[in-house]
Amino acid sequence: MQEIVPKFESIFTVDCVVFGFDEGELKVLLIERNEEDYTGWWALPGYYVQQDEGLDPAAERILYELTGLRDIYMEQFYAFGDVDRHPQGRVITVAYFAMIRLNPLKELKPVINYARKAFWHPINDLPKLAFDHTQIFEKSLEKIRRKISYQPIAFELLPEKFTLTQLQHLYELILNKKLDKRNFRKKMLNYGILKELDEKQRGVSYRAATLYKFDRRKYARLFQKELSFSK
Amino acid sequence: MQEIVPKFESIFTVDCVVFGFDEGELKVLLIERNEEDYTGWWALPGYYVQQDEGLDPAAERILYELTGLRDIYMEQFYAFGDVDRHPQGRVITVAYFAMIRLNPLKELKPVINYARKAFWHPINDLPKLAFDHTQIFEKSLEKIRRKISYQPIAFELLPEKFTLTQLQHLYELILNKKLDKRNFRKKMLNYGILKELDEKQRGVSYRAATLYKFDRRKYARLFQKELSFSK
DNA sequence: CCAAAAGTGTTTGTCATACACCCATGA
DNA sequence: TCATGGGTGTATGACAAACACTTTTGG
Repeated sequence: MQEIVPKFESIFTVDCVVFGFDEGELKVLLIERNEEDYTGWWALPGYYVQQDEGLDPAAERILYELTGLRDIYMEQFYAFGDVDRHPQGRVITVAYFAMIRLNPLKELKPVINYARKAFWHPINDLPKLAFDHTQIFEKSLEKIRRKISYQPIAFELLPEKFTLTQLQHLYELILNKKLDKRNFRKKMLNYGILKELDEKQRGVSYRAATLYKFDRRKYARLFQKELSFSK
Repeated sequence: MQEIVPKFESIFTVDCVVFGFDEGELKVLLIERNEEDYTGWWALPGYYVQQDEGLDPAAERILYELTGLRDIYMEQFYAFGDVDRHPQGRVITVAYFAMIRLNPLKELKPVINYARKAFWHPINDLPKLAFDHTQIFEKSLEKIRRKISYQPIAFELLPEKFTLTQLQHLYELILNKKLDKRNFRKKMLNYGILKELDEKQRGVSYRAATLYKFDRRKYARLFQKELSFSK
C-alpha cells in the first residue's frame, strides 16, 4: 500500500481581533485593505506569517505593522481553514484576540502599506468584513464572553483608574445584559482585587464617584482561582 | 513603500487527541509511525490536510485512515506552529480532540501504511511522543479538564449503561482528584440528565449497582445551560 | 459471616438574587 | 432646587461541602 494522501503546501496567515472600550462602546480594531482581493474593504488586521517565525510572534508583528500597536498580549483562539475562505486559494488563518486599553488620542498608523488605515469601530454596527472575518469576529466574541465569566479580563479594557459604574457598564456590554448595581459592587469588592483610591472623579455634574485600580498582585495571588459571572 | 513580508508556503497537518476509558483508566489513542522522522516512534494520529479539504473533514478522514475509527465528533482546540516543531521544515498543525466510547474488542486498523499500528495507551504512563505531540497532548488535557466542568462530556467515554460509581471514577480520573460520593450523586441526579434503568449490574460479588443511561433529550433541553463541577 | 461496594440525609456556610431609597454634586 | 448618577443592606433560596453508617450480594 502506498501513501494516498499527497502533501500540499498552503499559505497561512494570522488575524487579530483587538477589542477596545471607548465612549461607552465596545470597539474592534479594523483596517482598510490596500491589497488585491477585497481592496478597500474593512478587515481584521491580519497578514502572512514568515518562514522562520512562530505563530505568537507573528501575531505581534503583524498587529504592529498594520496598526502601530505594540506589546499587546494576544491569545490564540481558533484556526480557520475553509477551502474557499480566500479567493487566492487555500489560505489557513490562525486567529488571535486581545483586549486593550484604548487610547483615543493615539493615532493608529499602519507601518506597511498593506493597510490604508487602521481604526476603531463599534462592534454593534459592523458591516460585512473581508474574507470570513465576520465569522472570525463572531467566534472571538463568544470566546471573550465565556472568558470574562471566569477571569477579570475586563480590566484590560479600562483606563488605569476607573469607577465601579464604568466597570459594570463594561461587563454589561460584553455580556449583553443588565447587572444589578448592588450585587455587582458587592461581588467585585469581595474578590479583593480592586484597590480603592483616595481620588474621585472630576468634572462631572453629579456626585463624583470613587476611583479604583485593578490590583494585579492580589489577583496573581488568587492564582488561577476563577471568578464567575453568570448574572 | 513596498510589501516587506514575503508570503511563504507551509505544509500543514491535523493531529487528533482521542480519549477513551477502559479498565478503569483514561487512555489516549496513539499510532506507531511508519514514516521518516521519528520512524517507529509513538505519536498522535495526524497527517497532511488535502488541498480541497476543510480542517474538520480532514480531521475525520485522517483519524479514520490511521485508526479505522469513523464518525467521531472532534473539536478543534489549538494550532501549533513553532518554527522547529518538525524536522522537515515548517509544518503547522491544527489539533483536535475527542472523547469516545472505547470498545476494547474492536481492532484498530490503520487504513494507510503511514501507521504501523494504532493502539490505546494509558495517559498516566506516556513515553515521549514524536514531534511536539507530548505538548499537544498536555494542552488537550487542560482543555478537557476545563470542559468537563461545564459540560457533561464524560458520558461520551462510558458504555451506554453505566453505574454512578463508574461515572464518578471517570470524573475523578479526569479532574485528578477525589470527589465525595454523596455529593456527587446528589448533584448528578439533580441535573436530571440521567435515566435510571430497571437493570442492575451483573456478575459482581457485591451488591449490584443500578444502571443509568445518559438522557440526551433532557440534556438538549437544558440548552447550553452549563453544569459546573469544582469539587 | 466476611469482603466489597451500594446507597442514603443533614447541617453548615457561602454566594446569587431580588429589591428601593437617600446622598452628593454641579448647573 | 433639580437632575444625575453614587452609594448602600437585608432577606431568601440554591447550592457546595463536610461527614458515617446501613444495606445488599456473592463467595
